[in-house]
Amino acid sequence: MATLTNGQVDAVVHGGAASTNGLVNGISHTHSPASCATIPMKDHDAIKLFIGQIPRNLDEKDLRPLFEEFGKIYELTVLKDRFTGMHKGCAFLTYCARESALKAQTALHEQKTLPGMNRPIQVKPADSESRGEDRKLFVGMLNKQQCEDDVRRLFESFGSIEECTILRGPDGNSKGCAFVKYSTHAEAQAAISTLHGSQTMPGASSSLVVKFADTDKERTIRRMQQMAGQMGIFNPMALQFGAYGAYAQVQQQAALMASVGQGGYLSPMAAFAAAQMQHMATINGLPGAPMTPTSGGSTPPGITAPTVTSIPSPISVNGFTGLPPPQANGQPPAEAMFTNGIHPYPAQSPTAADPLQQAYAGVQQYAAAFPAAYGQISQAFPQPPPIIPQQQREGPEGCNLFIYHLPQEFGDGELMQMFLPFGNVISSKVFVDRATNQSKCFGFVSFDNPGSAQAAIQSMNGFQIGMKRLKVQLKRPKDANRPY
DNA sequence: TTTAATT
Repeated sequence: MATLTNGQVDAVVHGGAASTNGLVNGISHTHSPASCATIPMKDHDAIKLFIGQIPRNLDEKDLRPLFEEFGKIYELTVLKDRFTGMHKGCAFLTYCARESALKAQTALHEQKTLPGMNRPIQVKPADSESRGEDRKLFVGMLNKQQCEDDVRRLFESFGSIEECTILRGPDGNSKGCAFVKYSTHAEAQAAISTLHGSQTMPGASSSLVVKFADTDKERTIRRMQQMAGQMGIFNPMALQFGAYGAYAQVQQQAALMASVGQGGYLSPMAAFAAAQMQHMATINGLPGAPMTPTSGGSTPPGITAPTVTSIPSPISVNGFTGLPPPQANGQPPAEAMFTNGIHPYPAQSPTAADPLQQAYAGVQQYAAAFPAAYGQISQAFPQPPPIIPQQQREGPEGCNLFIYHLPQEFGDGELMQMFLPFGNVISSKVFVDRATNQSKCFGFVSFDNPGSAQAAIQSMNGFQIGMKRLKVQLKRPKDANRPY
């Protein structure tokens, strides 16, 4: 790099080598051939801009012309997923001149929409420039009719508002909440003190919420919880198949979600799934071992490599065990989608793995719901019970369960899977709204003996799936609520 | 009722 000549610079420019663009650009505007500077020039107070809402098919060389008209570009980098290389739909842009950044922001921010995007381009100082999170508020319990200006009016007396955004769904309807960013932390704090809980908007179910917005970390945990909700189905079920079954199922789920979800989710999800697998593998490797919520807290679950080696599995859980994965050891094709998320981490030093660690935060919360179920299940059913479809029928008194707060996507089959570990399920039924065909999120499960029913209540009542907890209790006898 | 995205 330090020895680039003008000729090489030209070649690179025309070749469009993205990774060197910034440097090349800085150099190419240095009009002193003899001392062709190796250090690109930019203002000492240059502003790094964040560019959002970029179509994913545009790379640096496509973007450059768009931004060059406001000044010389010092650096332009499209953000990519660090493992998949996937375009994240945003970029960082630094102009040589501070003034160029301001001009670009004024001219472009929210001013036009790039082809294929449904929101206008974002051009504003990157978070790293201002560290805005301690002055950004989340405002909840707004009336869905309130617009940005309404919210501004409500908040303007506490300080100068840099940004005010109503959160909207894809249809443009307000979600009843907003972000408000002040120029200082003190202003934000003042708004909280005065406004939080101060009034109830017409139509809102409780009083106005004004608090600091979630940090990145909190957002990650929130996502993990949502993911756990989506994937909730695999956990109890996976126990029947051992680690390999769980692994296979995680893969299915992950592949499914990746195929329908947004690209950016792939990596954390794979990490989450992998972390889940490690967790599962550890538990399966230690049947009956005490598993307390805190045991997963101080040490990342599943990094206890030796236990996993005992799992009889055709694919083993090679990429997941925490054992040093042999370099280039011919991973089975089925594992392909995980390799991105797993292999970059040196398994010997799990502490270095940030996305995994973040995933653990979610896993730990999720796992906290498991100890009872795991202990009981693994002891009660060392052998997987056969899955035999049964006709709808009710069991004897004391064998029938009522289950509430099921995930929306659970059907009869998933319900049965979830309770099979506790005994012989003779029927499972999720109630469905006959107008919409949507689950009503409750159902019934019948066992052939009261012991299984009690075991299921013990383990599954209060079982957390996503943000909800299952309610599992004995079904009320038919005549219980009919006194006559 | 926590954003689409911040190396």
